Amino acid sequence: MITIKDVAKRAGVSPSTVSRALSGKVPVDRETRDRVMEAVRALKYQPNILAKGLKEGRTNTIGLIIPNICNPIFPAVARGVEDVARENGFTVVLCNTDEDMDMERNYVEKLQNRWVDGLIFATAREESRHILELKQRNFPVVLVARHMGEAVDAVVVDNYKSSFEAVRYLIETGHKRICIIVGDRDLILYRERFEGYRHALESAGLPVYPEMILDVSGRDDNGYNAVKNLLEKGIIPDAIFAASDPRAIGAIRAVKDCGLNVPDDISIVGFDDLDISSYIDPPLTTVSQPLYEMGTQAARRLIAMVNGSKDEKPQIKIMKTRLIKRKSVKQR
Amino acid sequence: MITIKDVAKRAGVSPSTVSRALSGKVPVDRETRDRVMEAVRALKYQPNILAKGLKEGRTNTIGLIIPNICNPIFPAVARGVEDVARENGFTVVLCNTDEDMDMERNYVEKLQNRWVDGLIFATAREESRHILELKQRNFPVVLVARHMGEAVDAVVVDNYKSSFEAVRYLIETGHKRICIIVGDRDLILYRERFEGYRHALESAGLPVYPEMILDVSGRDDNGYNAVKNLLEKGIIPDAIFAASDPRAIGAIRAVKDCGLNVPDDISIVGFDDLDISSYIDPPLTTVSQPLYEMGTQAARRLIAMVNGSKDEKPQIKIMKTRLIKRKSVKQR
DNA sequence: CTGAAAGCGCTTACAG
DNA sequence: CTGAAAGCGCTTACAG
Repeated sequence: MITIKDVAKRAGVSPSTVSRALSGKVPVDRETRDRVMEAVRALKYQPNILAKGLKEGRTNTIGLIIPNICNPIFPAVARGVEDVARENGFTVVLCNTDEDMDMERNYVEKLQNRWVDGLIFATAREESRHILELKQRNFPVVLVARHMGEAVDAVVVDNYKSSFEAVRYLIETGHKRICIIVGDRDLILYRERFEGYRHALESAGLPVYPEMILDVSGRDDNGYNAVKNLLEKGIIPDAIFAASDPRAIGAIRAVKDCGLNVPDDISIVGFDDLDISSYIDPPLTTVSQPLYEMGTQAARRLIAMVNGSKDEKPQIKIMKTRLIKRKSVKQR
Repeated sequence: MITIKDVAKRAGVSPSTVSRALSGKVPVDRETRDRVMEAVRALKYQPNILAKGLKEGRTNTIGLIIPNICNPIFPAVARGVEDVARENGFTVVLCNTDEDMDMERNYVEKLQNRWVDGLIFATAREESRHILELKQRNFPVVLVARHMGEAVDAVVVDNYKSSFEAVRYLIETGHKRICIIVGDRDLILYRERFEGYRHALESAGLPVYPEMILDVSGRDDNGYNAVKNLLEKGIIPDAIFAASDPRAIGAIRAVKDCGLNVPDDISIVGFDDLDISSYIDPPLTTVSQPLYEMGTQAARRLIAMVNGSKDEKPQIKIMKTRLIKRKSVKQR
């Protein structure tokens, strides 16, 4: 391995001078610098990042903690994070936790020691005390897609409002028996989406049928079975609001497998606007989340924190959603 | 930050002893070790990985270089890599290159210096000279999903055979005018899938219609437009073999948008077997690739190389594919 | 502007 | 079994 000493020898200067010439932050004689640069090129010198990090106390690395990269909302977020990380000379370490708190804590313990300058969590829960602790210790942290109140920086969407509007659209188009497929209501995110649904119905004077609240999470999280069971019991809604696009896609499949038509018999609205959602049949009406931008914003914020402004007060950035009207909803 | 010195002081021993007690590789008096462990717990000591890495010359980190995590085949691969990395005490750095060679080279230069103990590439091309250089320098490298011949370890599927069999199935079910949507034929992978298609037709005495070879790659890579154009020109195949599931999904949409039916008018076979592929309409007949296992195998191999066995000769591991028959193909 | 020295936090021969 | 010392490859006050 080529070290700074090799470069120094070849350029006929001391290692200190090489270091300074490379850093660019300190005046170095122009001719000396040229000699150094020449040696760097000739030797293909690459500074050892570990040594640098050890000395400087930073690594230009951030950690991204997500439940599971196979959940199709996360690739876009991850891509957004990585793009701005790269632009700023950072690299990103990827960690899947499957929502397992112990695994997450292990990761955090491991990464947080000089390994990583800051952490982005897409896994926040109300019981995530370790995130609060990190924050208290002044370790740079930002949340994405989920928030923990005012205590820690986050980039999210307005889940309540988005689903309120989606369900209101269903009501405006004449639907009266509206089913919801919702995710783990231990997550604020899904509670908010549920509340948006409930208040939209209530404010229109429509009933909330308990049997039409389909809680679907974990392994079997795409709503297919839940909807199939509902339909087979003879409970037929005229619309389904799915709290995620995969659940909407599962619901469409279930409706069709029961011999019914989307949207003629049952309208369906999703939440996410994944790439495929416009290609399925019927093209899905859904709430579009700016996932990529959520990733870029979170990374930008985190890098700003790493680069100094640690003690500003936390900001909750609320990104805009949009209801994309396609063909899975019928005017009744 | 708590260092090894703090632990040493509290336990009343030297830093060397703390290091040895923690490593477990060297005999340490039982009572001394207990005192050390006690101090470690009390202080919540976490060794500084940078210092450790600097001294030991390894970081227990691997880099995963992929074209784009938003391409739906890569999340499963990445997940496989990360799962076995974690089991073995490694973390993974994620790099998206968009198939851009310069970006890839930048990443490699940056990571390869002590940053990372080995690299998994899902981006290999024939012109990827930097990968060969890495290999020559004895730097641990393994390829996944694409290979570069016998020179470097790889975990792949038999693309030729898989698509030969898929197309033969189409022929056996009575199809005669079979279109292909293929990807960038600068990639061996797609060339092999194309050859499988061509030889299946030829060996059945069926013509290969040049206008039915749809090359689709880059931005607009889902086949929708290509198929739509073909159909609008009045060229109507009785089957389409798509060299990836996203292309199959785009093709289905295009066929439907032209007022035709899948599979009654046109049968469609894909390649990948993504999660959604069984939920779309019609459920897609497709070649299933074990993406997750390809990730785990690649990581296992790489970690073995990092842990010593660097100079064994390269292995090309060929994973099994399977044609999953669903409803997008009709017996004619 | 430049060099010698100290130090970041570890590990590991070297003695004992 | 244990401690003191050297060293991994950098950066940065401290002198000059």
